[in-house]
Amino acid sequence: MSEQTLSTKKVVTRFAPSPTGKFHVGGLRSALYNYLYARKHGGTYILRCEDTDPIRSKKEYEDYFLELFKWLGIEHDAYYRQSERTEIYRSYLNKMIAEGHAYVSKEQPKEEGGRTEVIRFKNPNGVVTFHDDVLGNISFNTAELGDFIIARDFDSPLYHLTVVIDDFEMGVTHIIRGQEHVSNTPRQILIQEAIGAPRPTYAHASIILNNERAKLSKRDPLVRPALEYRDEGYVPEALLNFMALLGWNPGTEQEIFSMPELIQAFSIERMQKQGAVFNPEKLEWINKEYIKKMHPKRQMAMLDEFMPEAIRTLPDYKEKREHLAPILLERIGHFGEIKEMVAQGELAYYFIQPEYEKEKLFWKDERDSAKLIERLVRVSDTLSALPSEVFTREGIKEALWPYAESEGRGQILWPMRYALSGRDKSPDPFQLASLLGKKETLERLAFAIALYHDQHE
RNA sequence: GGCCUCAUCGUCUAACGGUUAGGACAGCACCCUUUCACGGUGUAGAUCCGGGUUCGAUUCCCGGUGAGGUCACCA
Repeated sequence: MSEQTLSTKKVVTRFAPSPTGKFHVGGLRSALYNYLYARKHGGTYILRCEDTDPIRSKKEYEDYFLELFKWLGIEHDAYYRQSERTEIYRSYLNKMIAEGHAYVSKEQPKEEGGRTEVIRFKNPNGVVTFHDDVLGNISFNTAELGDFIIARDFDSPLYHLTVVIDDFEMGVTHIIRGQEHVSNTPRQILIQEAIGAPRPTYAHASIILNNERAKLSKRDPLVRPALEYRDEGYVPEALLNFMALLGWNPGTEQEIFSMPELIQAFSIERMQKQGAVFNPEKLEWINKEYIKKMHPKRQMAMLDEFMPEAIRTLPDYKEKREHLAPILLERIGHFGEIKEMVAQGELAYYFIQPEYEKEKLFWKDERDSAKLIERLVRVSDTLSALPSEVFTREGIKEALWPYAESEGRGQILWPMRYALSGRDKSPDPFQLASLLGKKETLERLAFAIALYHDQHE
């Protein structure tokens, strides 16, 4: 039904955050859906700052979501600030009062210095039934709402009023928002009818839930300010991809979408009714997928961006970076993990001679230090003889493999790897050696040999 | 509590009366392998309950139960 009006009417969607706090992931999905829907139908996507509450609204929070959407690449076609539209609301207020849809009401101030007058909506007290494109028909008896307040005074309109006026004035055709707004809808429809505005198409998306299956609230550890995901090294497209799949599915088994693919695939018909738990592990997986598929240049840029100063400024960082990148990229779910790796000492050994207990050089139950030295020396000699052109992962492996095969791989490769990394877990020794370079590799092998040298002099 | 909404593996979900109820994440096992990571293969795991309707219900209807949302001079 709604699809038929689309062909004749240009789609206009909007997302309307209020600048009363750092924008968090919960609201992200609504912005995305509205953006996707507008783009898919060649329509307009409006971003509207709902800053009618002068006490709670802060410029910094407006800047915050502006910066967020810029990072995410969700570009709006128009931007409005409700605080700059007081004139418009006032004229509607006057008109509504003149037509008997609203009235100035004398109030008994509830608190000290409270208001003695507010503007209330004259509720016709009927039943409102509306169609929601995801939930179906919903009916409310609006008599329960009473004559609700729509403005504190002529210069201080409230949410329900401003939303309806703006959506009307801006020609909004589709309202996609979270299900927590379902119960607001009858009020807004009442106001629409009072000012003669057409009813837009509604699509209420499922609630996003936390582990406890409750709506994401400010207190939730999951509800971090959205830009923290940028600061922790998540890929914006991955975050969006993840959010898109929370309460919507394409009907196919595709899970990774580029933005154009998402725009193409998105449809209100496939939005979910039931709540969706925000699952950070799945986000991590999707982000990982994006990291793997990312253009190498961008991988490098992000790597540098998240590399701690202490590492990035080391003299041989630039040369080693090319080797380091693949090792790091297959180990992280988001770039911020590099910091954790540094904290756990999992990066330093690429640059400086690691310290370790010499017993760790032994493979499993081996304890024959003479043999250990003999093997390390043999490895060292072999590598020493290797021309620098073939001091690559493959070249090194080729040079060492026959010996490792004959002596037992663990007997050769474990001590070598340990000598190079000083850690129980690390990339393979060939990769390490090629990354460290011939000189450094030989030095570290010599260092290991020296640890046992005295005993055998 | 009133009103509104929802209900398939632990999680995100597919199925729009007929399927061995499918996929993904997480889990587990195995393989690869000198360790880690990557990768590969495999495995376990769900239709909230009770009534209908129907030859046949995850699917349609009713009733429970459970969960969530919302009830501001916030948005």
